[in-house]
Amino acid sequence: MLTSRPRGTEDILPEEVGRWYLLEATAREVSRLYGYREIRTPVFEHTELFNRGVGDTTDIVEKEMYTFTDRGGRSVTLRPEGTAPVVRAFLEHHLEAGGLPVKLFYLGPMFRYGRPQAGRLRQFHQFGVEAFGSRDPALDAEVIALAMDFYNRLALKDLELHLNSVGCPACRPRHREKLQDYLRPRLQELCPTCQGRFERNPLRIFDCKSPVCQEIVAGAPTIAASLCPDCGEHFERVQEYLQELGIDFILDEHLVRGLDYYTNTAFEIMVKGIGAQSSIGGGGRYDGLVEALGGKPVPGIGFGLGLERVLLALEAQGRDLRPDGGIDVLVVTAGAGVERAAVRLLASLRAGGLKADKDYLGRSLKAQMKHANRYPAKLAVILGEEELSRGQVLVRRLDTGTQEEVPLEAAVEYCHRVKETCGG
RNA sequence: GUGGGUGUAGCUCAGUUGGUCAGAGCACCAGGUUGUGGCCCUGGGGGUCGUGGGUUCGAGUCCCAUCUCCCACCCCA
Repeated sequence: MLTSRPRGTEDILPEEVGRWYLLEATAREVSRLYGYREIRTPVFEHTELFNRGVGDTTDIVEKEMYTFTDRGGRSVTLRPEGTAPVVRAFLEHHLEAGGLPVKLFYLGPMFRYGRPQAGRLRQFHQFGVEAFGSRDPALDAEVIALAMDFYNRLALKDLELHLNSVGCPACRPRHREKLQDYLRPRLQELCPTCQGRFERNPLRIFDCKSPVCQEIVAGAPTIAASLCPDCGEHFERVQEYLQELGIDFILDEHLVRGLDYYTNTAFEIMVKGIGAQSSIGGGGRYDGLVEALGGKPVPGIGFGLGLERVLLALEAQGRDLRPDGGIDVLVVTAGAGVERAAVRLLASLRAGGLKADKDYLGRSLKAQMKHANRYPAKLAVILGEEELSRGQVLVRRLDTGTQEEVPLEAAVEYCHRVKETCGG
């Protein structure tokens, strides 16, 4: 249909746009407080960037990308996430030249093809940060703190921060082998899905809801036990810093990042009450990514969080984020020959910093008043022929219904004063 | 990609076993108050009943297909 939007997309209507201002303003404010600077990258990139940067074997690349061939025959893709493009820009513009670390944040739409459901859209919006150039666990803690600070400023409650370390390319394979060795004897008992996971991603078996799989996996070796000394030390210190910052977390063995580029810290923030998709943000360290995309080995860490899901959570928690769509003054005309004065007064009201409007449909006085009430406007300035001939106008309060005659030249100042005493 | 549900005025919905079934409330507009809103009363505009086929003398009501939205799975934000 010509009059319906593409599946999985949303129009953000005037009614709702105020809450987006709030999210975006909060994101920018908190980012700058932590020393992160905004970067805006294109919404589409060469497909190859995501194949390499996100990973050929991920669901994102295998079945969720909006990929098409442009008129020049190049394959381009609507960005499904923000990290790869930021890394690309970091390399393309040699941002390390300004000195490390480089701390960036972004805000914008992402695209993933899939069946929409609660908290899942084809076009959605993310706020994310990326910090390049340091392996310091204090930076891991900072990035996590920044995310939590964002939620807190919005007064989001009942969050769970899940934390894990996925090790490094040196120790992760060891853990995987240990896990497979442990599971192999009982492989046949696992549910069909998990039998498939055994080779591909054994860590995900921890997430299985099947009681049998749960029981089997209960005594499995933990990744903590397999971390190499460096990774173990790093993980310990991240936890120490988080405690230092007063940030509660839950150690979660099940938290995984699929790719080799991802190292050490992995975290995810969950909230209940927004449907089956309870993750409202996540991130981690990717010390191998910059190199994988053709740069020198520069470590990095970041997060991405879904703004629609944050909004869902805020609504589920009863936060009223509806913006005020009202105005201060509606200029109302009564009688003939006052239109020019009305246009002039409207301009002065606006010039004087008052939110003001007038009727443009030639409506009756009564209809204009009704309009003022519905807008809603705090005040109605009524221009009547008779009063105007004496240089006067009527200023009516919509809340109390009282009105007063004031000189035209004093109207702006008068409205300014009176509107402050109106409710709201 | 897989599965279940859904689709009637701008919005929320009613519509019995296929035969005045095209309706209600809210919203909108006008009038009641020839220069004044919020309450009330009266009247009015507005719908190819998601779309396309089919069954039937006749379908919003039955069948098929398709699309949408919702929910869940996979996975993720």
